[in-house]
Amino acid sequence: MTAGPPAGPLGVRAATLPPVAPRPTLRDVATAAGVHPATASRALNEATRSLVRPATVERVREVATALGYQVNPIARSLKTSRSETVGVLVPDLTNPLFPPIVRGIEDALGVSGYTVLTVNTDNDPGRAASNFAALQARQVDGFIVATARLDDPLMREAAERGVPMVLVNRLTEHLDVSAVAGDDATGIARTVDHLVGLGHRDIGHVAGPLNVSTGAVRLRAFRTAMQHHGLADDRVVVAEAYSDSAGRTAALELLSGTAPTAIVAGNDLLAIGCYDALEERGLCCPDDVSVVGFNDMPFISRLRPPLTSVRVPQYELGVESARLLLDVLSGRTVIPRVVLLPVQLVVRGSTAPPRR
Amino acid sequence: MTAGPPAGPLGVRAATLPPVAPRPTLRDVATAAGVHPATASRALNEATRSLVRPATVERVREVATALGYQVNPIARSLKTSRSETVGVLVPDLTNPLFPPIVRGIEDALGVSGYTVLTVNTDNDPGRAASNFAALQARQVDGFIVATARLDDPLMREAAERGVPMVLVNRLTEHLDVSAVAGDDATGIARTVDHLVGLGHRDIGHVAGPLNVSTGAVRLRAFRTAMQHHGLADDRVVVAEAYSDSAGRTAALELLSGTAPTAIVAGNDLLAIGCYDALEERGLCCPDDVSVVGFNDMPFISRLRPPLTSVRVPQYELGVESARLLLDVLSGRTVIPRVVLLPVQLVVRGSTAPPRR
DNA sequence: GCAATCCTTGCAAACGACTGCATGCTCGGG
DNA sequence: CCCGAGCATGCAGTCGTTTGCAAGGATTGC
Repeated sequence: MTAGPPAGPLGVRAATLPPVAPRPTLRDVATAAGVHPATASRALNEATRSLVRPATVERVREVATALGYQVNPIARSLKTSRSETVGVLVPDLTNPLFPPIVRGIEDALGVSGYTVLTVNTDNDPGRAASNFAALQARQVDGFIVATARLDDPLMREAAERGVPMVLVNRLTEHLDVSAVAGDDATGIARTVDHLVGLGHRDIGHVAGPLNVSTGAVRLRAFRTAMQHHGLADDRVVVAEAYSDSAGRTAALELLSGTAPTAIVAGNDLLAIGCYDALEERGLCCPDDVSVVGFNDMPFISRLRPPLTSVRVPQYELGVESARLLLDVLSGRTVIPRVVLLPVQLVVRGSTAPPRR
Repeated sequence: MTAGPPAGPLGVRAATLPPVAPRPTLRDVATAAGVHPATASRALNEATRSLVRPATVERVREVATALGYQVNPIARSLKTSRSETVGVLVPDLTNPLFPPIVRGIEDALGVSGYTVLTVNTDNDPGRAASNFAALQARQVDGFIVATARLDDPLMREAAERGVPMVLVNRLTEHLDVSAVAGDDATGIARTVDHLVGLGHRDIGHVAGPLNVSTGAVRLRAFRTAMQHHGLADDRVVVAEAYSDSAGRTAALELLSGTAPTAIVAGNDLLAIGCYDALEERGLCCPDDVSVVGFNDMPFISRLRPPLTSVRVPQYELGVESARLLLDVLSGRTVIPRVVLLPVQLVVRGSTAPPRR
């Protein structure tokens, strides 16, 4: 398809050096409008427009649109050392949790004229560091970080150096920056309530990695909730990573010996791993073992069986983090704040009363 | 968490104006090395290094690393009018098809030092145009476009102006640019073969939008394959969009009257919509109606029932498109080429012999 | 009618790196 | 011993904008 002959009007390939009219510059606009470039700059610039006589502003703007002038962001950045760009660090864009967050960020920052540079760290601190440096070299105005570890030297140092940044989804200890996350503790508490309400007493937890806040917070919340119900809180296995395969491994360990009647998974991917492990052990969900996930990823309701999960407003997480960053960038916010967005337990087919 | 007291060593908030050491500049390196900035530039630049005496090169580079010098890409871009950045246009990042493609692009371009700017168009030509312009203003060196329509004035004009670009996933007619896509026609042919082999004769098609190549090509391939088997090729409904809800609507229309025994969906999201429609009609997949998807999106095998689908190597699509763009940017490629990556039918539980 | 003031605009110096040209040096051949 | 070639380096302008400073004109108040 379309690999046909050249499409140029003269039958000549237009590819190599087309007579591309060079983009008009501020100087062009200025001379065309009969003013000095400085005046044109001020006229075109929202903040300095008031310094120029309205009639002149009008003339300059007309000429600018007539010529199709667009400011050269590169030149502007060089001068102002701001780039109207923010960097976003995510572990892995192909993890279904993150696309909605990133879209929220892009949408919210886009209306303010910011562009987003997203990079994947694959949970590798080294890659995170080099990506971080690369983005800084590109003069990004700030960061939204979804890769923070509980104790994260990179983030800590950056925060201390005053780099504008906001954490999203994952929090960090002892760090004086704004952050947005779901209310994990409440989500887990509701989950345990739900399972106990169904009659479960023997509940296990496949925890996420404890070096990130989601893993640690959810584990702590699990223990607290179980204790609150007077139940044993030690049926816990920590998964190596937030992946289905790590979830499977952890769940297999949890299922050795007598299986719990319900498993609270650290997130949806781990829950999928639990499904795999149950199947391998010849157990059926929810008849033998109930499973609950976390995050309510897109399409997770389509699983077999449909996964009960804690809905985290991922898009809104992104939007809110963008707002917080804009606050920081505008210099308005002095006091960092941590925003926990409400979550909601969505009950589906993967939880049922225990048979025993 | 972490909203505690200021963390500065003196108990003073370090947020506002930290003693941030200004990033060293080329001039700093030059003076520290006792050479002219021009020499330092040449020493640090791969292409011009040969112009400088090796000993000087060595000295400059040592000083540079000692000072932690990093070139300022903004300044470089201003001078060279290249940005080492490429723009990627996708319809919607939260469509699970695209994250793997984008990651492939980022990974492949990253090793060549390029940064990726991804924007979402939501299938809106207006947004596509404005995003395209914005990216051009940011001096991106080229584009990878996953949003192309079959007849796309924006892309056509850009191509004629010689803007370096590559299409991915979706192709365009009469356009003289390189492109990468899955081998849709073969995938559909294998799908129909599979269904016919199971004994199906009455097969319907929920086609994707016909203004994009995937919809049109797959529809044409469906008709061809059906004719090839001597079967009726007119059980076709075109969906409004590639979404589960549009798939549901289209499938409901297809199911009015006597239902076909199998449905070939234009992609996996449409297949999910078919599941919904079947459920609404009280029909069971695969017992009453078999369903086949396309793309083999992540986690699609986890559906209920597991979806038979045509696996498209999404990540590799991204990687290959990045390679093609690098070729164009390096000036090597003169002749555009269309690369069709092989696809593979993955048979799962959503297809079975017809009961009738 | 004049000085003080304000408003509008122009001038020129940046921002940081690249690059064509010029210069100074070393070296070799005649 | 001198000249030309060639190599290594320096000089200075440039990319397109922004912005502090200053100048000129118009306006105001007395």
